[in-house]
Amino acid sequence: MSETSTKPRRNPAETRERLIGATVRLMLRQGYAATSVDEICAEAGVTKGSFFHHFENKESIGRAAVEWWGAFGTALYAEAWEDDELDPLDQLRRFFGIMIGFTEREDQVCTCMVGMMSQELSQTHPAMREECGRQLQLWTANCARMLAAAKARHAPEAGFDPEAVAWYLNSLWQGSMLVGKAEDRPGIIRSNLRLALAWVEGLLQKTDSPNPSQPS
Amino acid sequence: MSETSTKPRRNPAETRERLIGATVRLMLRQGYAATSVDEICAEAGVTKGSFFHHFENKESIGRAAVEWWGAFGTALYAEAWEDDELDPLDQLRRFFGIMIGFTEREDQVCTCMVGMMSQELSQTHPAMREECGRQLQLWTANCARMLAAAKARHAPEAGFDPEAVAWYLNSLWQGSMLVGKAEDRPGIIRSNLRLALAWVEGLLQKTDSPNPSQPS
DNA sequence: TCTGACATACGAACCAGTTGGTATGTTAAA
DNA sequence: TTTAACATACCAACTGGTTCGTATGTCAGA
Repeated sequence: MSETSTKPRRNPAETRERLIGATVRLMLRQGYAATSVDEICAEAGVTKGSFFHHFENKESIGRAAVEWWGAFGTALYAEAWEDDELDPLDQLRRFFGIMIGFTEREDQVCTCMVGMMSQELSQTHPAMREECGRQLQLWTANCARMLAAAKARHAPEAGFDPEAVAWYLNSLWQGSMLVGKAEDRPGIIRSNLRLALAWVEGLLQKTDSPNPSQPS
Repeated sequence: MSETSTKPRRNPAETRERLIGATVRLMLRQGYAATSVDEICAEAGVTKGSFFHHFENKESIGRAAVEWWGAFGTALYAEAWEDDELDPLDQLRRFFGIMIGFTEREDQVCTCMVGMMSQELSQTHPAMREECGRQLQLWTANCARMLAAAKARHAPEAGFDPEAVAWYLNSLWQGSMLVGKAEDRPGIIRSNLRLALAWVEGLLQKTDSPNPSQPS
């Protein structure tokens, strides 16, 4: 009879993923409130009944989409620190390189699901705020780990707090994407990232060597 | 008959302002899409007919609200540079002081209308994106002016570009408010601002004086 | 009497979410 | 191996409520 191997008509895992993918794509562009469940279903090629079978409500798929984005990001960034033999300062340089690479994708606006949902929903959807907060903490923890290691290796006497610097960099990254989008000038993001990397490198310069700021 | 001096039943200017005020309050909390015209009217104590008499549509009052916020902000920041006798570096210190003060208001979430509308609408409402872009440019121009003056006075040889640094600071400020909100930790914003000010002061240190970084 | 400011009423479109049903897959007894 | 009972995955149609926007009316002041 008809083959059953390639395209099983039922595939809950795939349906779920398709719904999440559609949600990410749409909300990344329009935000949460402006994205309707009908629209998500149409984009995913799934009916509304099916939608409410997989997700309790709109907020629930919103949370799943933020989680998905977090995992996607972590996988992307992991390349920076996966080689644990690498000098942590070079890991940080890779980290910045990954972010710059993210701004350079063709025909893709440089924006972040976590940043968008945080901005729009922090004050009205506590569960969403918490999920976004968690994802930002993850980024910060990874960044702080590299900063602490780099500090231990290169400038143990330096006075900066790795976690505070990590939050600073996270804020700069989020704000840069926001401003880059509003100005339609992704170059601003890259310029900001370069300034920040230079600053971090400055923080990590050995304190006993009276090195002037930077070579122009 | 009834007196007409104190409370004229009709006052288009005041009605307009009430509508804009209500819009700012509501959208600052809920964002654009989640704020309905009915809600705005209720908050302002104005009927819907009146609303559509004063504003063509929802987007139009959104733009007006962003403009209002821009003027409000500029008035707030102006205190930093209004004394043009003051050392521009001290003007910058005041500038940061104003931002820190903004985070310290009681029972008020530290957030920005321009940042919220930029994040939510940049990719779908071109007119709104442009208005937000304009407001961000204003902030940046004011900031860059102070930076350029401070550079001319304190470190004319320094290699930084005042405008690039101003965009950097604008991005950091926007991102800090975003992260501070998502983490419900306004302290992060203040920490970021302090780090940024120290960095700016570092940039402005005379290149010939071998001054060590900071007194811890 | 004429105009600009405001009010009332309403409609077409759209929203999130529900319902009752069907197709498909699984399990286990006959 | 067949079959019958059951569970899961999915679907079309629908509901009650809300949305922005409009059409029409009223009223005060110039």
